[in-house]
Amino acid sequence: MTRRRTHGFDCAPGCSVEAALSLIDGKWKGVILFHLLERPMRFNEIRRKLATVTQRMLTTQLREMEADGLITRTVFAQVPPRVDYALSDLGRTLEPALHALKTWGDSNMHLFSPAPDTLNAS
Amino acid sequence: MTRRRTHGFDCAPGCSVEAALSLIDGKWKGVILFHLLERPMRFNEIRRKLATVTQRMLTTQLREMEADGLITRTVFAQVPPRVDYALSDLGRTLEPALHALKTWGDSNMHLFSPAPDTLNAS
DNA sequence: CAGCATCCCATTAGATACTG
DNA sequence: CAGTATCTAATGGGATGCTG
Repeated sequence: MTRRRTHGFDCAPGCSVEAALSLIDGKWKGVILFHLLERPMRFNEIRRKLATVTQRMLTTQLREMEADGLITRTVFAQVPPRVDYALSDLGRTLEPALHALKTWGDSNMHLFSPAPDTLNAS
Repeated sequence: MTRRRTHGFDCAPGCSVEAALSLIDGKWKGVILFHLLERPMRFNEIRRKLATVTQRMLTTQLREMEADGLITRTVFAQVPPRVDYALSDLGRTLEPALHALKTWGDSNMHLFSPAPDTLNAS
Protein backbone atom coordinates (compact mmCIF):
# COMPACT_ATOMS: atom_id res chain seq x y z
CA MET A 1 0.00 0.00 0.00
CA THR A 2 0.95 3.55 -0.27
CA ARG A 3 -0.87 5.63 2.20
CA ARG A 4 -1.29 2.68 4.44
CA ARG A 5 -1.18 3.41 8.12
CA THR A 6 -1.19 6.98 7.15
CA HIS A 7 -4.86 7.66 7.37
CA GLY A 8 -3.70 10.48 9.53
CA PHE A 9 -6.27 12.38 11.39
CA ASP A 10 -5.74 15.73 9.86
CA CYS A 11 -9.03 14.78 8.32
CA ALA A 12 -10.55 17.33 6.04
CA PRO A 13 -13.86 16.83 4.29
CA GLY A 14 -13.36 14.01 1.85
CA CYS A 15 -11.11 12.30 4.31
CA SER A 16 -13.40 9.35 4.76
CA VAL A 17 -12.82 8.54 1.12
CA GLU A 18 -9.16 8.35 1.93
CA ALA A 19 -9.81 6.26 5.00
CA ALA A 20 -11.75 3.77 2.94
CA LEU A 21 -9.13 3.76 0.21
CA SER A 22 -6.35 3.28 2.70
CA LEU A 23 -7.87 -0.05 3.58
CA ILE A 24 -8.51 -1.48 0.15
CA ASP A 25 -5.42 0.09 -1.22
CA GLY A 26 -2.30 -1.98 -1.37
CA LYS A 27 -1.43 -3.52 -4.65
CA TRP A 28 -3.52 -6.64 -4.16
CA LYS A 29 -6.14 -5.93 -1.56
CA GLY A 30 -8.82 -4.88 -3.96
CA VAL A 31 -8.64 -8.08 -5.96
CA ILE A 32 -8.24 -10.27 -2.91
CA LEU A 33 -11.33 -8.80 -1.32
CA PHE A 34 -13.16 -9.16 -4.56
CA HIS A 35 -12.32 -12.84 -4.80
CA LEU A 36 -13.24 -13.44 -1.19
CA LEU A 37 -16.57 -11.85 -1.92
CA GLU A 38 -17.38 -14.97 -3.87
CA ARG A 39 -16.34 -17.44 -1.19
CA PRO A 40 -13.69 -18.17 1.46
CA MET A 41 -10.40 -19.39 0.09
CA ARG A 42 -7.17 -21.01 1.13
CA PHE A 43 -3.81 -19.32 0.89
CA ASN A 44 -2.59 -21.01 -2.26
CA GLU A 45 -5.99 -20.73 -3.81
CA ILE A 46 -5.85 -16.97 -3.57
CA ARG A 47 -2.30 -17.07 -4.72
CA ARG A 48 -3.27 -18.91 -7.85
CA LYS A 49 -5.96 -16.35 -8.59
CA LEU A 50 -3.40 -13.59 -8.43
CA ALA A 51 -0.80 -15.48 -10.37
CA THR A 52 1.98 -12.93 -10.21
CA VAL A 53 1.88 -12.18 -6.49
CA THR A 54 4.77 -13.33 -4.34
CA GLN A 55 3.96 -15.27 -1.21
CA ARG A 56 5.61 -12.58 0.83
CA MET A 57 3.31 -9.95 -0.59
CA LEU A 58 0.25 -12.11 -0.26
CA THR A 59 1.09 -12.79 3.35
CA THR A 60 1.53 -9.15 4.25
CA GLN A 61 -1.57 -8.05 2.43
CA LEU A 62 -3.63 -10.70 4.15
CA ARG A 63 -2.12 -9.90 7.53
CA GLU A 64 -2.88 -6.23 7.16
CA MET A 65 -6.44 -6.80 6.15
CA GLU A 66 -6.81 -9.17 9.05
CA ALA A 67 -5.43 -6.51 11.37
CA ASP A 68 -7.89 -4.05 9.88
CA GLY A 69 -10.69 -6.46 10.62
CA LEU A 70 -11.68 -6.88 7.00
CA ILE A 71 -10.97 -10.59 6.77
CA THR A 72 -10.77 -13.54 9.10
CA ARG A 73 -8.09 -16.18 9.21
CA THR A 74 -9.01 -19.70 10.25
CA VAL A 75 -6.32 -22.27 10.89
CA PHE A 76 -7.25 -25.93 10.71
CA ALA A 77 -5.02 -28.07 12.89
CA GLN A 78 -4.23 -30.76 10.38
CA VAL A 79 -1.53 -32.04 8.10
CA PRO A 80 -1.01 -30.70 5.57
CA PRO A 81 -1.87 -27.35 7.11
CA ARG A 82 -4.95 -25.55 5.95
CA VAL A 83 -5.78 -21.91 6.44
CA ASP A 84 -8.97 -20.33 5.25
CA TYR A 85 -9.41 -16.67 4.57
CA ALA A 86 -12.86 -15.16 4.52
CA LEU A 87 -14.47 -11.77 4.63
CA SER A 88 -15.46 -10.61 8.09
CA ASP A 89 -18.81 -8.94 8.66
CA LEU A 90 -17.03 -5.65 8.30
CA GLY A 91 -15.39 -6.83 5.12
CA ARG A 92 -18.76 -7.69 3.66
CA THR A 93 -19.92 -4.13 4.16
CA LEU A 94 -17.38 -3.16 1.54
CA GLU A 95 -19.31 -5.06 -1.08
CA PRO A 96 -21.19 -2.07 -2.49
CA ALA A 97 -18.00 -0.05 -2.83
CA LEU A 98 -16.17 -2.99 -4.36
CA HIS A 99 -18.92 -3.52 -6.87
CA ALA A 100 -19.06 0.14 -7.72
CA LEU A 101 -15.36 -0.04 -8.50
CA LYS A 102 -15.72 -3.19 -10.53
CA THR A 103 -18.64 -1.80 -12.47
CA TRP A 104 -16.64 1.26 -13.30
CA GLY A 105 -13.65 -0.83 -14.22
CA ASP A 106 -15.69 -3.06 -16.49
CA SER A 107 -17.14 -0.09 -18.30
CA ASN A 108 -13.98 1.89 -18.65
CA MET A 109 -11.02 -0.39 -18.51
CA HIS A 110 -10.95 -0.57 -22.28
CA LEU A 111 -9.94 3.07 -22.24
CA PHE A 112 -6.69 2.21 -20.55
CA SER A 113 -6.07 -1.19 -21.97
CA PRO A 114 -4.15 -1.50 -25.21
CA ALA A 115 -6.79 -4.09 -26.08
CA PRO A 116 -4.13 -6.66 -26.99
CA ASP A 117 -6.21 -8.74 -29.40
CA THR A 118 -7.15 -5.81 -31.57
CA LEU A 119 -3.49 -5.15 -32.20
CA ASN A 120 -2.62 -8.11 -34.32
CA ALA A 121 -6.21 -8.84 -35.24
CA SER A 122 -6.44 -6.18 -37.91
CA MET B 1 0.50 5.63 -5.99
CA THR B 2 1.57 2.12 -5.59
CA ARG B 3 0.30 -0.04 -8.36
CA ARG B 4 0.23 2.90 -10.64
CA ARG B 5 1.05 2.20 -14.24
CA THR B 6 1.05 -1.39 -13.28
CA HIS B 7 -2.48 -2.23 -14.17
CA GLY B 8 -0.79 -4.93 -16.11
CA PHE B 9 -2.87 -6.94 -18.43
CA ASP B 10 -2.41 -10.30 -16.87
CA CYS B 11 -5.99 -9.57 -15.95
CA ALA B 12 -7.73 -12.22 -13.99
CA PRO B 13 -11.35 -11.94 -12.90
CA GLY B 14 -11.50 -9.12 -10.41
CA CYS B 15 -8.90 -7.29 -12.39
CA SER B 16 -11.21 -4.48 -13.29
CA VAL B 17 -11.41 -3.65 -9.60
CA GLU B 18 -7.68 -3.24 -9.69
CA ALA B 19 -7.84 -1.17 -12.83
CA ALA B 20 -10.29 1.19 -11.18
CA LEU B 21 -8.26 1.32 -7.99
CA SER B 22 -5.07 1.98 -9.88
CA LEU B 23 -6.58 5.24 -11.07
CA ILE B 24 -7.98 6.61 -7.86
CA ASP B 25 -5.13 5.21 -5.87
CA GLY B 26 -2.21 7.45 -5.13
CA LYS B 27 -2.05 9.07 -1.75
CA TRP B 28 -4.22 12.04 -2.69
CA LYS B 29 -6.23 11.18 -5.75
CA GLY B 30 -9.26 9.98 -3.89
CA VAL B 31 -9.65 13.20 -1.95
CA ILE B 32 -8.78 15.39 -4.90
CA LEU B 33 -11.41 13.74 -7.04
CA PHE B 34 -13.85 14.00 -4.24
CA HIS B 35 -13.29 17.72 -3.87
CA LEU B 36 -13.50 18.27 -7.62
CA LEU B 37 -16.82 16.48 -7.55
CA GLU B 38 -18.17 19.53 -5.83
CA ARG B 39 -16.75 22.06 -8.29
CA PRO B 40 -13.69 22.95 -10.37
CA MET B 41 -10.80 24.34 -8.40
CA ARG B 42 -7.53 26.15 -8.79
CA PHE B 43 -4.20 24.68 -7.88
CA ASN B 44 -3.71 26.42 -4.56
CA GLU B 45 -7.34 25.96 -3.73
CA ILE B 46 -6.95 22.20 -3.87
CA ARG B 47 -3.69 22.54 -2.05
CA ARG B 48 -5.36 24.31 0.82
CA LYS B 49 -8.01 21.62 1.04
CA LEU B 50 -5.33 19.01 1.42
CA ALA B 51 -3.27 21.07 3.81
CA THR B 52 -0.35 18.68 4.23
CA VAL B 53 0.31 17.90 0.59
CA THR B 54 3.51 19.20 -0.97
CA GLN B 55 3.23 21.05 -4.25
CA ARG B 56 5.41 18.44 -5.86
CA MET B 57 3.00 15.71 -4.90
CA LEU B 58 -0.04 17.70 -5.83
CA THR B 59 1.45 18.42 -9.23
CA THR B 60 2.26 14.81 -9.97
CA GLN B 61 -1.08 13.54 -8.78
CA LEU B 62 -2.90 16.07 -10.91
CA ARG B 63 -0.72 15.33 -13.91
CA GLU B 64 -1.32 11.62 -13.64
CA MET B 65 -5.04 12.02 -13.38
CA GLU B 66 -4.95 14.35 -16.32
CA ALA B 67 -2.99 11.77 -18.29
CA ASP B 68 -5.57 9.18 -17.30
CA GLY B 69 -8.29 11.44 -18.59
CA LEU B 70 -10.01 11.80 -15.25
CA ILE B 71 -9.56 15.53 -14.94
CA THR B 72 -9.08 18.49 -17.23
CA ARG B 73 -6.58 21.27 -16.84
CA THR B 74 -7.47 24.72 -18.09
CA VAL B 75 -4.86 27.42 -18.24
CA PHE B 76 -6.03 31.02 -18.32
CA ALA B 77 -3.55 33.27 -20.05
CA GLN B 78 -3.38 36.01 -17.50
CA VAL B 79 -1.19 37.41 -14.78
CA PRO B 80 -1.09 36.11 -12.16
CA PRO B 81 -1.51 32.73 -13.81
CA ARG B 82 -4.64 30.79 -13.19
CA VAL B 83 -5.17 27.12 -13.76
CA ASP B 84 -8.43 25.37 -13.18
CA TYR B 85 -8.80 21.69 -12.57
CA ALA B 86 -12.10 19.99 -13.15
CA LEU B 87 -13.47 16.52 -13.55
CA SER B 88 -13.70 15.33 -17.11
CA ASP B 89 -16.76 13.46 -18.30
CA LEU B 90 -14.91 10.27 -17.57
CA GLY B 91 -14.00 11.54 -14.13
CA ARG B 92 -17.63 12.21 -13.40
CA THR B 93 -18.49 8.60 -14.07
CA LEU B 94 -16.45 7.77 -11.01
CA GLU B 95 -18.95 9.54 -8.83
CA PRO B 96 -20.91 6.44 -7.78
CA ALA B 97 -17.74 4.61 -6.82
CA LEU B 98 -16.40 7.62 -4.97
CA HIS B 99 -19.61 8.01 -3.07
CA ALA B 100 -19.72 4.34 -2.22
CA LEU B 101 -16.27 4.70 -0.72
CA LYS B 102 -17.20 7.82 1.16
CA THR B 103 -20.36 6.28 2.51
CA TRP B 104 -18.39 3.32 3.74
CA GLY B 105 -15.77 5.59 5.23
CA ASP B 106 -18.32 7.68 7.03
CA SER B 107 -19.93 4.62 8.53
CA ASN B 108 -16.80 2.82 9.51
CA MET B 109 -14.01 5.28 9.96
CA HIS B 110 -14.64 5.42 13.67
CA LEU B 111 -13.47 1.83 13.85
CA PHE B 112 -10.00 2.86 12.80
CA SER B 113 -9.78 6.25 14.35
CA PRO B 114 -8.42 6.53 17.86
CA ALA B 115 -11.25 9.03 18.32
CA PRO B 116 -8.84 11.61 19.71
CA ASP B 117 -11.28 13.50 21.89
CA THR B 118 -12.36 10.44 23.80
CA LEU B 119 -8.77 9.88 24.85
CA ASN B 120 -8.34 12.74 27.25
CA ALA B 121 -12.03 13.13 27.76
CA SER B 122 -12.29 10.10 30.02
C1' DC C 1 0.22 31.86 -8.86
C1' DA C 2 1.51 27.60 -10.46
C1' DG C 3 4.66 25.25 -11.30
C1' DC C 4 9.71 22.40 -12.43
C1' DA C 5 14.40 20.53 -11.02
C1' DT C 6 17.41 18.36 -7.83
C1' DC C 7 18.92 16.00 -3.85
C1' DC C 8 18.04 12.45 -0.64
C1' DC C 9 16.08 9.34 2.64
C1' DA C 10 12.29 6.00 3.88
C1' DT C 11 9.38 2.56 2.44
C1' DT C 12 7.94 -1.08 -0.77
C1' DA C 13 8.12 -5.07 -2.92
C1' DG C 14 10.81 -8.72 -5.65
C1' DA C 15 14.00 -12.78 -5.33
C1' DT C 16 15.70 -16.38 -2.82
C1' DA C 17 16.32 -19.65 0.84
C1' DC C 18 14.58 -21.98 4.90
C1' DT C 19 10.70 -24.19 8.23
C1' DG C 20 6.72 -26.35 11.14
C1' DC D 1 0.65 -26.29 2.62
C1' DA D 2 1.43 -22.06 4.49
C1' DG D 3 4.20 -19.58 5.81
C1' DT D 4 9.07 -16.75 7.86
C1' DA D 5 13.67 -14.43 7.20
C1' DT D 6 17.01 -11.79 4.84
C1' DC D 7 18.94 -9.09 1.35
C1' DT D 8 18.42 -5.89 -2.25
C1' DA D 9 16.44 -3.09 -6.31
C1' DA D 10 13.13 0.09 -7.17
C1' DT D 11 9.98 3.59 -6.02
C1' DG D 12 7.81 7.08 -3.34
C1' DG D 13 7.74 11.22 -1.42
C1' DG D 14 9.65 15.22 1.57
C1' DA D 15 12.62 19.43 1.52
C1' DT D 16 14.47 23.10 -0.80
C1' DG D 17 15.45 26.45 -4.34
C1' DC D 18 14.41 28.49 -8.89
C1' DT D 19 11.11 30.32 -12.81
C1' DG D 20 7.53 32.28 -16.31
